[in-house]
Amino acid sequence: MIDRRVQKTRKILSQALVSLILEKGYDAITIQDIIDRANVGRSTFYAHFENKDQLLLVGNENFRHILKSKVEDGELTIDFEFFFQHVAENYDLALAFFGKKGGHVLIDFFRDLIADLVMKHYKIQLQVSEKIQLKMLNYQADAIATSIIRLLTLWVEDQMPFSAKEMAGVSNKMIKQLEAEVFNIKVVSQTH
Amino acid sequence: MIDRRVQKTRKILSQALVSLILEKGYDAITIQDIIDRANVGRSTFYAHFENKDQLLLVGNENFRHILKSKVEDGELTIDFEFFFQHVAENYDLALAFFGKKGGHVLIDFFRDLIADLVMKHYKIQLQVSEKIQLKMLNYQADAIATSIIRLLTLWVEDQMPFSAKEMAGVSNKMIKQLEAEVFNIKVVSQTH
DNA sequence: TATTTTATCGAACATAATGTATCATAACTT
DNA sequence: AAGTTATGATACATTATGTTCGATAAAATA
Repeated sequence: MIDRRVQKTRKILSQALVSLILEKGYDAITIQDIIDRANVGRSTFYAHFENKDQLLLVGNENFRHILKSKVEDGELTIDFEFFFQHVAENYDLALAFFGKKGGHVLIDFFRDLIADLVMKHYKIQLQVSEKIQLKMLNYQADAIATSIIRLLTLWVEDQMPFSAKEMAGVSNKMIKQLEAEVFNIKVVSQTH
Repeated sequence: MIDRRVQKTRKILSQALVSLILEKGYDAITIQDIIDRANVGRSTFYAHFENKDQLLLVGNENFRHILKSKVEDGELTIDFEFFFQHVAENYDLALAFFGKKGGHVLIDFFRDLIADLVMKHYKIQLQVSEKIQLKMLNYQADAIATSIIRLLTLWVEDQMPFSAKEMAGVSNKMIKQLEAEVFNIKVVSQTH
């Protein structure tokens, strides 16, 4: 059981960071800003976290893990609907983490996560054809993951004018298109 | 005619910044680091630049403008070959600007530039059908521009194992694929 | 409830970066 | 050769950093 004081301190520090991100942007925030806002002693901060990044990561572990599970659940099909849905349900947090004023910690985390998933998805089919440029495919998987996170950023920054389903649809299309290109499958020919 | 001392100061400050980026990463660099490395007085720095970002932007205006012209020359077809070629010919600079240790100034600049070009490219065809979700198309253009810059980052970070032509090919394909998709939407809306 | 454990605060500290200002000097232009 | 100006050196007040310490309040435990 974690000491109630500890829970309280960590929570208020996390909240202070989030509110500060929305105000002045992650990069401009100092430790001093955070402990002033949270009304917490300087030594107390360092008793819990080493720096800003760690506070953002550990302090919002819950949100991060849940969001991670949303995208990992649909591993086989890589369906991002639950992912975007959960973002929409936590708008303030998402804005702080993925918006333009947010830091790069969570963006990098999810970019790498999605890139891995996309690669895993492709690799199932790679066993068949071996002539693929694996390194270039890695680049492309990473690039697509990056563009999906970028879509997310634009979406939350723009107050989410589309549904989570629409956003997931666009994301899935990107992955499918690369898939079609790599494996020489003509998606268009299927609709004809 | 610009004073020779001014030219010398600006050049050495720019070089100091680039070398520092490769060593410790853009974000960790202080003004103090720069003037120490350049052996330039503190007041001299501020006589020329307001901050790090401005030094990076103005100090390497030449490289930026040339690189910009490379991608703008091929406006009609959006051919990135010259773009990646020029990057390859300035490897150290590119690594400092687009590598993982680099800042976000130039990355943001070229992302926006490419996104605009892509949109301009699409808009030619958009005149025909007006039912297109223009906002979503903007998102996608931005996302694709982001992924192309990400490809660039991975490429330079990986010591450029592919030719500029190959990189341009992949970039162009991404744009073409979205183009095909948009065209697809047009067809569907017409048949309904 | 009484006792022990521990998280927090407040204060102090040395170090470092910031942005500004002044002035003598060296380097440049004309 | 004379006038102009960019630079370096120095100083300054302000702010942030990361660490340490003891007193105190709040928690867990018996």
